[in-house]
Amino acid sequence: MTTYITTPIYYVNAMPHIGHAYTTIIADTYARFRRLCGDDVRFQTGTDEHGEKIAQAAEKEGVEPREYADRISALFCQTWPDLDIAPDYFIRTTDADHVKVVQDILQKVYDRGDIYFSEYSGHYCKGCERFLTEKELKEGKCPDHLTVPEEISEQNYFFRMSKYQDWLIEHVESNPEYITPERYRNEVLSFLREPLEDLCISRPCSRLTWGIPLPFDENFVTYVWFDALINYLTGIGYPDGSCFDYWAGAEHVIAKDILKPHAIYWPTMIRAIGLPPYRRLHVHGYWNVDETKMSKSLGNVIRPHDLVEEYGVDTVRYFLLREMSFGRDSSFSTEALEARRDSDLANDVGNLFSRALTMLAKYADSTVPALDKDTVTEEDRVLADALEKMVADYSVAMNSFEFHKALQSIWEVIGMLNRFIVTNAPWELAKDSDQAGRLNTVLYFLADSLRLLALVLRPVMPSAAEKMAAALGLKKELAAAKLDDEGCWGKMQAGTVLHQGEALFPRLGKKKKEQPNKQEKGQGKKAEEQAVAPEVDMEGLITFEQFGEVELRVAEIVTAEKIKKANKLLKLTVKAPEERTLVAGIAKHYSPEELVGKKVIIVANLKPAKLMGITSQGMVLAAKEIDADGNERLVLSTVAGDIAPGSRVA
RNA sequence: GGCGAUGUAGCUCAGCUGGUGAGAGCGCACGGCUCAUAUCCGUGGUGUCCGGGGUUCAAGUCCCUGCAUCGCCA
Repeated sequence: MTTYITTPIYYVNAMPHIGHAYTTIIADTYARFRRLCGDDVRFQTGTDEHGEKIAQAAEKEGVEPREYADRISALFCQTWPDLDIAPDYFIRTTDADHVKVVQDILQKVYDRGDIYFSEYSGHYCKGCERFLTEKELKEGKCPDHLTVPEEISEQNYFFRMSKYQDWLIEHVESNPEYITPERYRNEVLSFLREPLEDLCISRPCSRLTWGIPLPFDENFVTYVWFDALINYLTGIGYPDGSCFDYWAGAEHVIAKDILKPHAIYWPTMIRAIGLPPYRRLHVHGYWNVDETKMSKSLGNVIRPHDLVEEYGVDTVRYFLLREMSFGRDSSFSTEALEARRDSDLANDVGNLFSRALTMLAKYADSTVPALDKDTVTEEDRVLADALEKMVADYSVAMNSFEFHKALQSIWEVIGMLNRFIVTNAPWELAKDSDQAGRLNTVLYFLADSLRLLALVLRPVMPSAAEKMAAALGLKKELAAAKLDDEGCWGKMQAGTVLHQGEALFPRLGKKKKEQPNKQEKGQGKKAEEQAVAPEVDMEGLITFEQFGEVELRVAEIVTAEKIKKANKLLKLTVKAPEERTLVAGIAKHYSPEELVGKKVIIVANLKPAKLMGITSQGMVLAAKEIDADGNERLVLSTVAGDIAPGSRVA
């Protein structure tokens, strides 16, 4: 069988965050799983790079859109290896072959009469890049951007989507697996109960130039979906490339926000192009961060790179796959991640490998002993059956994108194995030479069980699984293994030489030391609130808008020098990202030398003020503490990770 | 406003077509082991299964209704 698994192409208006990482890890894990099953697999991801927002962002930075897109696209491309994600192909909508395929398809659909020209008028919101309906407006304004939309009347090209509605309803209804999980399938069907409108697929060049020109009208570029969705075809060489056979096995992974384009626009487009529908669409939910929606303005965006650096790639992959039940929203928190890492990874599976391998070293000279058939008990057979059942359950769950269930069934046998060790107490058997046969049997069971764990964990945690395989002396064997051949009990060869290495998931044990700090911080916060209280209104709270008026940015200190005749002041030049001069009252607490290169947080929209004859364009933030003796101490605010100067803090 | 989802132990959640005393993991308490990464194993408690009606010999599981949260549509 062939499988073609894709992620959406990510819009280059934002840096990779945990949501992107999750989608892509899902796809990667599924790709590895299907390979483990012996499939011929192709896995594709990429970036979506056209559109007004990109043109605007580029203009703001004074670069060409292409240059801007290159930079952000590269960020995505470079993020994936950190996460052990290995796509076969990374597509960009600015690729020359993609542009050509989009144009060929537009022409083809146009020639068939499924694209027509029409005029309409409406309320256009620049922020949304679309027309809003009357009912969407709140007090005449866009509810998202709080701006009054422009009245625009324009002519555009439309795709005759409505023509394929009946076909689509029939297809979704007769293929229960076409859209999963079921809740999203229901959502699509309920949407399809109303008549579909045709899809506007163009923008006049007067309004948007950063796009693919329509082949049949040079005054227009194509807009969003006819550009973006077609990536799934371009990437495998539509229409006649050698890889195009993969289309038969196409499966898309998306987050719920782009359900409609993928479940409704895309199938009708595919139909209009004359291709068979994709095989399945898998829809997942959102990661909330500490109980709230992740958003740039809240500043709670989680960067995959930071997570990997802190916790390691295997822990991150395991956590994301285990914690979210596919299709539903989940909460991300470092507490939850650390809990999983400690209990599931370090304690359960890490320690299991450690203790089992140690016993194999001590009692069998690190060589897998032969099983002594006469000593096999009923309980052993129960264990072997449980292992094989686990492989079966795992396969079913992985195939239906229920990764959390697949992992649950693996961890059930991990529990059984830890109990198996206790009940059989090899350290006791080792004391009695009459029990040598039984000891070998127990050790063989352990070795073979570990082999199966290394096998099924490979799609989820490729790096850890490779370490497991190496420890079991099966690095080559397991890398090539297929679930059908090796996914049953008893395939471990007696005589295999083991190499116990470092702990798979070492405990860090740092947490306890950090606790007191947290408390101190909490107390500090309270003191701060009290200090601020008299200056604000009765409730002591400001609105989000009020806060938004303060523009905080990250600034990198380029130079620092003392100001003569001022014992508290330093003159700083910073990059934020433009160069600014600041005067900061921190001379008693920081020497100029130690400041250079530091990234601090500044108020960027403060009215300039002259201090000692120098104009300060902003203000550096620092925390102040006064001890019992009345001594003052200042500590500069900085950022917890590396980030470009000029980044907005919000 | 229409449609739908969810509401089960402190937390995260399983519980399919109604049927043995309502479950798992984590956390908590106590006990045990020593092969192991202060790891592992055992024992234990708590739940008005959102509220209220109803169907049934029997309902967390079906029906009606109310509340709460969320999503889609308008």
